Amino acid sequence: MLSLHQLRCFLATLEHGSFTAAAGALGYAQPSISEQVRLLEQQLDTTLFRRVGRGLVPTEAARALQPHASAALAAVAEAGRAVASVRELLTGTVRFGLFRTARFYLTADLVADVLQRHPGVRVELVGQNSAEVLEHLRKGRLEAAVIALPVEDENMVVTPVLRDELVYVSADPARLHTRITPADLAAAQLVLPDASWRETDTTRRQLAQAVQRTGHPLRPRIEVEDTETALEIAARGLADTVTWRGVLHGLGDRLPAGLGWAPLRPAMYETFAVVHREGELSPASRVVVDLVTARMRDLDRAMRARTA
Amino acid sequence: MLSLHQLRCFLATLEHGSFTAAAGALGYAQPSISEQVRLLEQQLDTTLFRRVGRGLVPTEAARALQPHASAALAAVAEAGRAVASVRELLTGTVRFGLFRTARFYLTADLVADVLQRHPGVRVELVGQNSAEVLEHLRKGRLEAAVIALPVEDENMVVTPVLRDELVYVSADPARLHTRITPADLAAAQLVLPDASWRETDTTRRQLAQAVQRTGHPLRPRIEVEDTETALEIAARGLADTVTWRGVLHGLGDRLPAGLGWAPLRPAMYETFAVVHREGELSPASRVVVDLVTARMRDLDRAMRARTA
DNA sequence: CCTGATCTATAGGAAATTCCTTCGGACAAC
DNA sequence: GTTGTCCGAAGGAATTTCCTATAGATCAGG
Repeated sequence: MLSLHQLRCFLATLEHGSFTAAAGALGYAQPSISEQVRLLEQQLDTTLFRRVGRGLVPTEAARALQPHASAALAAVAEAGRAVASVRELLTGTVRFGLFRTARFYLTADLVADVLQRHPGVRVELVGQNSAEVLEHLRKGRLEAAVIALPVEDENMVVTPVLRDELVYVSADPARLHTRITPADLAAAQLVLPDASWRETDTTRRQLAQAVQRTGHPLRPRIEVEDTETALEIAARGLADTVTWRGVLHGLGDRLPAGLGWAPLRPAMYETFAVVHREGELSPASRVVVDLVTARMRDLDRAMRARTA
Repeated sequence: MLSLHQLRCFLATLEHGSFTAAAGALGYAQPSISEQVRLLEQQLDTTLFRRVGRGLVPTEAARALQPHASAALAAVAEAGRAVASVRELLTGTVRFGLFRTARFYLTADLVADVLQRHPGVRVELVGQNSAEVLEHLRKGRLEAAVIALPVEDENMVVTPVLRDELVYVSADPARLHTRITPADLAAAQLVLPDASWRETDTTRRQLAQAVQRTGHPLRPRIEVEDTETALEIAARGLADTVTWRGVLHGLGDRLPAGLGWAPLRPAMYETFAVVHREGELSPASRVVVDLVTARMRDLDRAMRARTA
């Protein structure tokens, strides 16, 4: 089968006009070049050089071959460069998984950071829900992600980065004076997000567990998909909701007016962790993992400081 | 050093999604493919597939590599074709189709030309009749031909090269004084060639059509296969015939003695064209097509000049 | 919770290829 | 002639390729 090496030898011979010169240029012995060209001729079933006297004269076939041989070598060189540029994070796409509400914690800033450090790369941040993202990790469609614990998988490296506290959110200040107990939750009119993921969502399961101990089921009056909608409904006084302190923190002044919050007692926490498969991480993922870890830990410290 | 074989294995793996499937497609054992890809990864200093579970997931680097790998393989394939086409011109066989009477226009000279320019090639000139040759073209048994129009086929490239005029030929000078009308043809005692092809032959159909408008059928008294026989019979005074001026011109002094000719009125023309399938023509065919086109056009000019 | 099917990775060895050194023959310049 | 230079052939060492066999991991289904 035609090989690149044969083409290289051929081109060097064509360029330098003799096997000996080509061998010198490529750093081989003359018979090696001679043999490679002979093999090429044999495989192409043609004569590339007429051996005239002690010199070589390229044939018509050699002239026809030359541009394509060059093109092949150029393509291979280009292939090497393309791969190198991905390796050096000059180009390519970085995919990273996030739980849905992660955008309240870091999304925009994270993207800005990555783009600034690696101007050529594309960024894809995917994920609807921690459970779904974990599934993507298992299937290899994602290399790394930040999701809510627990992660019950031996093959995953789990690095907790932020603990957040669940709080009760209401437009009615009267309901925020006391510390909210599971019994209060059971009695309250609630709007909860993550409608499609209620079976697997860790927060929802934690809540349900706590409420169930009071002897009542967790039956939210309203279910919506995303947290912002739930907060808007709460702001209108139609129902109360629960969310993470970090979400309120992240929303800042974008938090619908009139809402207040109170802690739950006993307190309920969710821990978020950077998760990836065991083994080598690609440089691109490494970069994002490090950035996310640093940012989330900063956030964690900031929120703990505010609590104290 | 990067090798084509590695790129082939890589592309097959990417396409089929597993080493096993790629091995099946390329006809190797699975460990061989696995090893080649591993070598490629080692040489590119990157990971091309994440080994997740029992499957493979291509990395960003693999996506970056793919188009260049394809380009390299394509260039090599193209190199092979380029050399092959040169080789064809040096040692190959040229098959070219001709209508039967083409030999009066160019056959011997054409062969001489081709052989002189391309001493290594074999030449085959085939064809009994334009209709038959066209069928060969359609079936792909011939690459190119020169035949009589019309050619009703969308996929053929048609280049008219010569227009010839049908003339009346007789050994009796008395019958050549006037211009011959279709009524004269209907009344005449005729010998016509192309006996086997009378149903499809374009000349025969043109003649039949013209005569039929006089209200009589075209019923030649004698039918033979080839034009020269028809002319010999005409020379003996047994019947008159019709033929192309180009045939008389091409025969020169080999025209049987005693024959004269007169134009038909209205004149009847036949146009000959170089015809080939759309798309690339092999270099060998290209050579013949160019030669035939040039020669026929020269002849066309010569004959028109003589008329004027 | 097994079991069978399926895939990758590894090991070991046979076969082919690559590449070297050495030498012989052809040719051109002096 | 003689000499220098180049191609080609031969033989052998080193490397690469590619196979079979097998172990290890994973997943689907009973």
